[in-house]
This record gives sequence, C-alpha cells and structure tokens, in this order.
Amino acid sequence: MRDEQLSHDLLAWYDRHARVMPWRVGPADRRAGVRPDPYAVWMSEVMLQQTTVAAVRDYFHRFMARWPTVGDLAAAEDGDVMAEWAGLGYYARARNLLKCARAVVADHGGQFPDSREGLLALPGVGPYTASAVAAIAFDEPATVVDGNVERVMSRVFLVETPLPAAKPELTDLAARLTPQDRPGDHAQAVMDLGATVCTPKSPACGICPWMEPCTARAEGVQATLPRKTPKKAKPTRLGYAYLARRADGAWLLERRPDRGLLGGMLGWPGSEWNDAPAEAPPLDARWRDVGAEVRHTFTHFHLRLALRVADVPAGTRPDRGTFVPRAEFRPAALPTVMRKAYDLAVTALD
DNA sequence: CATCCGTGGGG
DNA sequence: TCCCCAAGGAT
Repeated sequence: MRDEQLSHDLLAWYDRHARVMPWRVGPADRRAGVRPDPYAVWMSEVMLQQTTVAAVRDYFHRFMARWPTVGDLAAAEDGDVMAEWAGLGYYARARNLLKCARAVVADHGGQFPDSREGLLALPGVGPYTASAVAAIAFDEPATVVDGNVERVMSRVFLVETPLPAAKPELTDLAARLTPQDRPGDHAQAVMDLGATVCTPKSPACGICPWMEPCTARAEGVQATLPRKTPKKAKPTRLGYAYLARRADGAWLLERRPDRGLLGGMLGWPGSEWNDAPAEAPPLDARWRDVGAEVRHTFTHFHLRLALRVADVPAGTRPDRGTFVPRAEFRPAALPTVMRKAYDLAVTALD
C-alpha cells in the first residue's frame, strides 16, 4: 500500500476519533482556520514528556490560568513555578520551562520560533518537542517520533531491531508517512492511534485503520513489538529524613540544589541515600523515630526513608534549611516523596 | 551511546 | 507485589 494511502486513511480515522484535549484544536476547527496558541502547545508538550495525559490535565489548566502568556511565565518567581510543578516529576522540565520562557521573551520578542530548527535551540526542547510544536502550532511538515510512533511504526513495518538501536530506522519510516498537508493533525493522529488502538499490551487491531497494511498483524506478532533491550534491576537505597516542627507551627525545609535528583525542589533535610547512610540531623533536638518509613520508587532506584521528627522551641537556629511559617507551608508544593514523609509524620504525631 | 531524571496507573 | 510504561531531554 502506498504511503499516501496510509496517511489518508489515518487522517480519515482521526477526523472521526480524535481525542478531545484542553490544549488541542480539533480537526474540524482546525480546518475552519483555527490555530492553536503556540505557548499552549509548547506547555502541553513539555508536560507530556514521559507523562500520561491524565496526569497532565490539571497541571496544564493551573499553569495556563496562573500564567496565561509566555511573558507572564517569564516574569514568574522560580519558587512559584517549582511549587506549581510539584508532583508532576522530572523537575528539570520545570527549570527548563522557565529558562525557555525567558529566552523566548529575551531573544525572540515574546514569540515562539515558528520552525523546528529554531525551536530546537530552546532549553528543554529536544527533537520530539521541536517537531511537535512545529507541526501542531505552525503546520510545518515535521516528523514527531515518540513512544507511540515507535510502537506503531515497528508494528506496521515489522521492525524487529530492538530499541533504542531501531530509533533511526523508525524515524525514517515515520518521515515517509508525514504528509505535506495537515502535518499537525497527522502528528496527533499517529499518537492518538498509539494511545487508544495500537496499545502496548493488547492492541485493538480489529478497529485499526491500518489493520490491512500492518505487517506485524499479518504475522500475528504485533503484541511482541517493539522489541527493547532489557533494562537493569533497580537497587534499593536507604536514607533518613528529619522533620522539625517549631513551637509556632513552622516546619524546617530546605531548597535542594538545582542539579540532580529533585533539583530545585523543597524537601526535608536528610542524610545521603545509599547502602548505609549516616544520621545527619539538621539541628540538635530530641529526634523521635516515627516507627514508619516512606517507600518510594524513582526512575532508577527504590528508596526506604526512615523518618525522624522533633518539636523544637521558638528561636531555634538550624544548621541548615529554613523554617517555613505554618501559613506559608503547603504540602502540595513538595515533590511526592517529601509529601509522603510529611503525611506519615503528621499521622504519627497525632 | 549510556546514564540520570518522577510519578501514577494498569496488568 | 512487581514490572511496565507514558507526547523525552540533557549530559
């Protein structure tokens, strides 16, 4: 089957089955000439990096309501943006989001570059995001290659090379199918297909617009693709976290360094996280064992975090960290592992 | 090219 | 309970 026929059939499917998203201009409106706001497209694409649509929705609404334009975001306080991002993960994205907004204002007059090439130069914008914004916001015939596209291409064209080695081949195949007309709808259509029909575990081939041409389907091996090189097991690390509550209700927190795990986020002072961490209290106090530990899994290790809590008098000077007044403290501004620690500690204190 | 970087839901 | 994985990017 010709590439043009495949693209046509996919767009016809998309016209009927496009998912409705807060940041998306649907195929009907788009054909009526409506164009999405590049700022909203960029915001959604950054949030969607390695993150599910369901997780992104509320965050997208909150960010757009609080910072409606790239200029508003560029003028925001770093801490406010990090707090608003808390819980969404991959916090380097939030730091780069701010850097990018400020670059757009400082270097591009507050307008996003309208080409893949120009977008690619922005912080936090890689090959995928540059193509996605170029195609969706500016209708440049750029090819998007995300996990969905890799899966769909590997099946339709029966690519047995394991990822990530197969990436260039899958990119070439995806490029062949990218039409000059409606490239933005095409990009979103492939991803919708991967997310709703050509799913990882049990693809719904019976309702797929590409059932007939799909080579993997013909061979009956669709559920085994794409192949992936095995990943190594996660080790378990141990650590201590110290939750100090001052007499007036203030909590002792510290801002983590910009680089590395949970970079730029607020957290409880703690020990190192490794096989045998040493205790590292941030001030002298009667530290109590809470009798419960936080279990949390990061991308590449499991963590078991033992909690120490203490009530300290007004005027206490910590060796590190800052007491955050009760009125300003919001658990929702903490990354999830730190919020879990707080929830466990206050439960134990009651 | 390999490693680091979160989180929550589903099977 | 555990593993997979989701609209990846930076180094």
